[in-house]
Amino acid sequence: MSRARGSVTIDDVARHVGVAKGTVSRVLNNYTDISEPTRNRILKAVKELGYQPSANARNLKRGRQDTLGIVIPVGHGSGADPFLSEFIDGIARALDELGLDLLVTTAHSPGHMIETLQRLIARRKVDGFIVTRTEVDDPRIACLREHNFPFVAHGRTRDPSDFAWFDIDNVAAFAEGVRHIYSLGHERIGFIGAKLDLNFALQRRDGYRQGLEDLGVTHDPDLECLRDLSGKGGFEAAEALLSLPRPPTALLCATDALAIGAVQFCRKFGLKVGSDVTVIGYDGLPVGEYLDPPLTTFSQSAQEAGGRVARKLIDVLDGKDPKSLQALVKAVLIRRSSDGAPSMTPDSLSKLIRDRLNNQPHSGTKGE
Amino acid sequence: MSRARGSVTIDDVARHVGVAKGTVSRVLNNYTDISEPTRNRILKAVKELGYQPSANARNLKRGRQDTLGIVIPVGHGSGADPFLSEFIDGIARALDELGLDLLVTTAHSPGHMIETLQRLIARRKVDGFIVTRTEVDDPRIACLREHNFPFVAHGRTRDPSDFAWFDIDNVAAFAEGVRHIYSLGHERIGFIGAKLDLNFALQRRDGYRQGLEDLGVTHDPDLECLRDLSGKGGFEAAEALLSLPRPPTALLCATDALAIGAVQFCRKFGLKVGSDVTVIGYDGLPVGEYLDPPLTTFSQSAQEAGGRVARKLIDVLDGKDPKSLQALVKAVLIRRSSDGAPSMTPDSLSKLIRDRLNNQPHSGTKGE
DNA sequence: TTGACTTCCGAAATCGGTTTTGTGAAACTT
DNA sequence: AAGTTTCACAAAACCGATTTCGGAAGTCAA
Repeated sequence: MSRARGSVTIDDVARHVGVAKGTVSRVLNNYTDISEPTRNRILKAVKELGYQPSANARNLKRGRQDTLGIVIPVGHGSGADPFLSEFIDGIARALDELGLDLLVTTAHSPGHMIETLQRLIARRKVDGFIVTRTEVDDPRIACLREHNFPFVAHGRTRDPSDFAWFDIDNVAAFAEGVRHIYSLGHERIGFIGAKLDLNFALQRRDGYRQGLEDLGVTHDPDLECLRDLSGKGGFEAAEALLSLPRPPTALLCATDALAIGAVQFCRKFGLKVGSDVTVIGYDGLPVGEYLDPPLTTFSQSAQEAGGRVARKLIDVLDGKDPKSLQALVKAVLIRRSSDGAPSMTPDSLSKLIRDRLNNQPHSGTKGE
Repeated sequence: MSRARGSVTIDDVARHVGVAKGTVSRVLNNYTDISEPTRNRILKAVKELGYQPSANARNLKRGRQDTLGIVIPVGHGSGADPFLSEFIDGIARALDELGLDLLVTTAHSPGHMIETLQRLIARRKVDGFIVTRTEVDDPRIACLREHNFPFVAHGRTRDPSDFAWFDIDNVAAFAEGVRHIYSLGHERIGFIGAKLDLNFALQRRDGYRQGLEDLGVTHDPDLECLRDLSGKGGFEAAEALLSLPRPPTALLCATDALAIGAVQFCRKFGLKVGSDVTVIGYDGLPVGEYLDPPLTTFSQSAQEAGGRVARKLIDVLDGKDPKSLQALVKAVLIRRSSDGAPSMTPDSLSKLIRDRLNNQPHSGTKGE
């Protein structure tokens, strides 16, 4: 693997002009103690020879990489998170303006993730990390803290007080979701969520409860259902909730993926989404628009999030106090067509579903 | 931006053991001329001190970065390509096994892309490039060729003879698509494609024509419609084709995004997809499964493609002849439910559509 | 005993930059 | 006129590794 690129070095430039290489370096780094004529001669030579400093050599001396890192979890094999590609896009755009680059690695297990993190830190390939999808007790953050390595998180943790982060106000969003659904006339509102070790999953569940409490509606534990964060999980959760003796007429879902699965269940059993059952998601995925009916959801601009997170990390690297680099933003409800006033009471819905379940699936849609 | 990480260097290890640093380096690089006892003492110290060599210093000396680059186009602002995130995942997995990393940058215009490419080359931040979404005459490939810089392409170009690439046999796939649709009983088959400067767009169009020719069906230029590579483009194309005096009863689309738009148009005007109109996409996006009806499409595993492309690039870097690193694979048709025998002739379909267009949109689905 | 090989490892060169230190000449003091 | 500054740049040290070169000690043959 020898990859000699015979490119022009600072020595070539220095020789060409007849000065010391230090002088060339000073010109390129805008020192002021170089005379105008010399500066011009050097600049001219640099242009002629097409010289560009080696990032490597510069970084070695400076002890900096001009590169940020992100380790993305790729778990369960199936399909990468559509959110992430937009997120990365946002990061890359922000970094581009500053001449920084982004090193992307994937990790297929928690252990592998920490391992990768440590390798990148120890070999100093990056200056700082972006941590996505925080967990309530996040081992990555523990690791970075321990190494005293700069990072920023997209999402908080149990105790987010001492690091930089950017997050959506999940609690407020889900409380609003509940209020919105309630105002449409629904009495029984179900929640489809995910394992509570993911921080956003916990907060969204809390927001759901908060919303009920604000309205003075008593919380029925049966109406909360946690499943895998996937279409399949959403399908199963919808099945579980809608088979209840007194099913909810509305399903508030922690993510669009879950909501999509829930919609699929409804479709399969001939329940009209938006009237028989209201389904609301969260993420604002473009996909949602193409659903039938188009999915009502909370939007967060992944791209904007990426940009903001990147800029925060740069601020940390510039020495700003991480504690001062925390931001919480509101999600906004995008009403499309999957929500609406309930067409029937929980009891009649229950009867309908029981019929359908017994007589087997409804329409032509192929199985899951 | 001073980021001094006081980590342990090879000198620390050498001092700790009482040997020269060159000796430590030789041990770590598996030279054979170090006595067993010394080797063990050094290995022990390395472990104790938690030493990891600085990627930077090593790279400087070796003239290699152990990093591959990919510049992804992010054009039109809206939504990153879902294909890409899986593709990157595949690359990252392959690289992980070899201890290489992936540098990701985005480019928002062709000019910016070349600029970024040149910067990364000149500053030697990466050892080679992965080029995605090749154009028939690709300026990136011209640039890389000119610099004599190692790269691999996902997709071919007009003349792909002298570089490494991995591609899908688009011509064969689309010819097969036409045959499949024809065998269902369709006579008039439309094609929805994109600007022909993208290589795959050209090839898929050619495959469509090839398929018709193979069947002895005369090619009607009116049945080809090229639009933006997006849902909107697909919608417009479907509108244009289905408004024809003798409309096609099937639409073969160059990508899933286009197909999704086409399905949306059908839905809006109450045309039953899978019987009134057959729609077939290409990409095998997971989204397609959630469509109503689930989209019949050609699959390509983006993740696998990423892995194969990465391995090819590594072979190039290892000195293998790029010409020997070209691979063409077949796409496979995934039948879901958006294709079927036509429910009516082009003429009666035309009448139906004309009625619907005059009497305004059909069902409850909100506008695009 | 001596010359010729090995074996094992220290010393130094090197990669390509940045930064510190040093220096001759001009300019400015007093 | 002698001493002090300033200017503009050369020279050298340094970042942290890898790799080349060479030398001391030990081994072996003659």
